[in-house]
Amino acid sequence: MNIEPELCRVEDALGILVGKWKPIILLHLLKNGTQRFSELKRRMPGITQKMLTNQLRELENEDIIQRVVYPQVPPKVEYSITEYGRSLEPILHAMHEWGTKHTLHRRQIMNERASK
Amino acid sequence: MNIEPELCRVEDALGILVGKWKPIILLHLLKNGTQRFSELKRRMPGITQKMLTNQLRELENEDIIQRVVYPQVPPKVEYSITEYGRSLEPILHAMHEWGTKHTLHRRQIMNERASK
DNA sequence: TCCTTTAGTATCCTTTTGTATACTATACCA
DNA sequence: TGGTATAGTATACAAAAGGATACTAAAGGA
Repeated sequence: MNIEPELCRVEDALGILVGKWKPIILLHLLKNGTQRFSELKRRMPGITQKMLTNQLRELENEDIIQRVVYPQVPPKVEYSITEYGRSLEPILHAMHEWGTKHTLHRRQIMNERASK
Repeated sequence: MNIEPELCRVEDALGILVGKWKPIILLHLLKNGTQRFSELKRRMPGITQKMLTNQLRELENEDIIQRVVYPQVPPKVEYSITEYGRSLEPILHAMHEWGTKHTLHRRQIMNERASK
């Protein structure tokens, strides 16, 4: 097992998930299915329009989500996870599992550090 | 399943892995075991001393790796994965799996895009 | 006496990410 | 006639991440 190719593979996955709002966008779409731009925005207090557009575009460019525009006024645009995007679920799941198991451990480290 | 707590868990994991050199450092330590600073550096052409130190410190602060200093001159410092750090393996594995499976898919997208 | 080695720091600079704020088009409604 | 709603864009700015380069201590060897 040569580390360079392996690294590339790991970074491919990482590259897609990294971005301040990408994981949460993916979790929302995975959990709640197809959603409009404004729905996503409402569910993510704190995100600016620019960032939401921006992160959605990047995910779209990677073919992780799909963007469907309805030719209406006011505009309607729906976002959903693609099949390909859904294939990221095991990674998100592994991260979720890990985070859940290790929250305690992390809290301990921080406490030890604080009490010194 | 409430999305906010779940997100936090996912971001806990993500936070540890994100950094230009962290995944590769972890893979090297997982694969080759305990290593000195200079060995790591040699295996990662392109990294600067500053960045290597910096990324190692961050991993150490998260208790993912262990740093052992031998009081010698010239100095000797060894790095190794902690038990806790080893618990990240399933995540790295999931990312590796995904990357391996989907390299093809990604190549297709890029080709389609280029030929337009 | 000076060079080498190791594992760093210190300083400055560039690039990438993220934030804030204002602006747009256009159908519909009162 | 003027306000509302939606999904954006444009511009400017701030903060974080990363990179280049030079510097350090101190033992041992030529």
